[in-house]
Amino acid sequence: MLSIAAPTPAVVRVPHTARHVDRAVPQTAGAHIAEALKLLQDTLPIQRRLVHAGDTIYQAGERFGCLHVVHSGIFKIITYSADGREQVAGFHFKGDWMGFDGIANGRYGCDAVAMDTAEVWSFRYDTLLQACVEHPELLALVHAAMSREITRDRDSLLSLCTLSADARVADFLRYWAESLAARGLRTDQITLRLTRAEIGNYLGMKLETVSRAMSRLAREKVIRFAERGRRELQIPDIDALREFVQRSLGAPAASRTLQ
Amino acid sequence: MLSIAAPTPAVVRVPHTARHVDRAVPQTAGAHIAEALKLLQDTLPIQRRLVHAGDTIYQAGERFGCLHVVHSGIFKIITYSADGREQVAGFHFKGDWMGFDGIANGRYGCDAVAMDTAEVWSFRYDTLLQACVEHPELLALVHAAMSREITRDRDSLLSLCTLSADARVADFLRYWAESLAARGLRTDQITLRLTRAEIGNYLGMKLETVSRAMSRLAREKVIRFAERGRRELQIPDIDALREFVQRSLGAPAASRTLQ
DNA sequence: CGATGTGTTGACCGGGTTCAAACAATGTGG
DNA sequence: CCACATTGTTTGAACCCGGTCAACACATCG
Repeated sequence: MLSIAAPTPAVVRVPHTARHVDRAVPQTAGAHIAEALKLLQDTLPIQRRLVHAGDTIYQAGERFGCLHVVHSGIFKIITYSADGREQVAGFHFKGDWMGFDGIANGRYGCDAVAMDTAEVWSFRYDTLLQACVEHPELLALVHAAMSREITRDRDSLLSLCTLSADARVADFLRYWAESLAARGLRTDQITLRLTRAEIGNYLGMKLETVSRAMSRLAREKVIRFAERGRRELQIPDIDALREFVQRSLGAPAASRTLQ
Repeated sequence: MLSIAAPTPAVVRVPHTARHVDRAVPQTAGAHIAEALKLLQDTLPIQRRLVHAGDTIYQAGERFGCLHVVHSGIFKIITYSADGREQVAGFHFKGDWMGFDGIANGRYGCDAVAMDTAEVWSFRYDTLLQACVEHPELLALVHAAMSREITRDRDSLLSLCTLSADARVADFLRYWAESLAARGLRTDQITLRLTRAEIGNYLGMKLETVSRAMSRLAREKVIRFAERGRRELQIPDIDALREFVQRSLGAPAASRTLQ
């Protein structure tokens, strides 16, 4: 993995359970992303950058000028309140854009931090805009990326506001696995490069609660811990996660719906 | 103004400690917005629409084709999970755009509902893109709006994950008042066109908790209920709300920070 | 080896939910 | 005009999920 030169593994990884074929990832998982990256490569002067776990692509308050696209690896986004509270606000996988928040007021509003060795493609925003004049597909790409980010943020909110702690963790793992699957990466054996504290921060709960939730998920065989360490885990069936969320919606502190 | 290189001054994000004089809204509150609306008017064929409280501008699942800009009134955005949970995901005031979430996959992902009599300007997305070729300022406008929406969503997340129920309500009222102030509307006497249940849904708590929180805020004289009804209230000093949030950060179930 | 960072688990506590009752505002029809 | 229903708000009391505090189990690394 992490072979930076060789882009898509060209893998045609068919989803695990044949059941959910329709909702599943297309056979050509990651094809769109590969295309998008190619388009960028062909129309823009790109600055490629290799980074390691913990490296920062940009920081909150820094002058905005560039947008960034993940070529490999995973990044986390961290925002801060005026009084210094910090918040893991999201994750960006291959093909995702970073830095949109800087457009409005000329400064980035958050940190973007690599979670493992990764490659990021950067280019000036104004250069991008110029290129968009000649390549409308490029503009479509940008808008789709922003649109998806908005939608994703709302899904986050929904999960946060309507799910119990256990369900939230399950839903997070589902999201994570699906993000990987959509890019043609394996999901049956994943390594979270996050501490429990970070997961908890993102999900609005304490690390102990995350730990307990994951233990419970493992007990119910919705996930399984790999041999070595509790950081890497297996997700035999993504639908099992979905069902767990659904199940925990019925019984408990349930419906925070209107009426 | 609105040039790509020199973005908006942005009212927000000034050091916390500063007394609210300098963070206050410019005398020309709403000037940017007025300019933006004018630009739209001058460069696009716009369909103006008058709507009443409860009217829907677009619905989740509906085919995407138009973007919308609030000209007057306030709109709420409601998203749904696959299993039908509904979630108030945000509010849009004068000058705010709506419908970005539809760009990525060709269908709106949420409902946009008027909260009172309002006017909304709508236009086709493809028409907008064409106009952007000749009027780059227009494109800058669009991007700034999307950028702000992303930033705002993250602020929401931050508030949700790190604040107690009381502080969350206070922070919500601060946000609401500032949104009005930034558009030159009065903030000392505002009418929430939301039920407690809706506020609670947005903030991830039950209506009873919202009610109790507001009672407490009134008891501490951070807000005051107007004579008639508990729906309209006065906010004598926005900074008092900020201070309340700060205060409740110290004592209680406080820091959900990392480490 | 100890040191440090991370994860797990238990016991206790408290903030927020749940359930319930009463009240306020508004509207409807006789 | 009042009786009455409806919808929204407030407040109390009991309960419980998730936070807090603490002890321990493992890693990895010097």
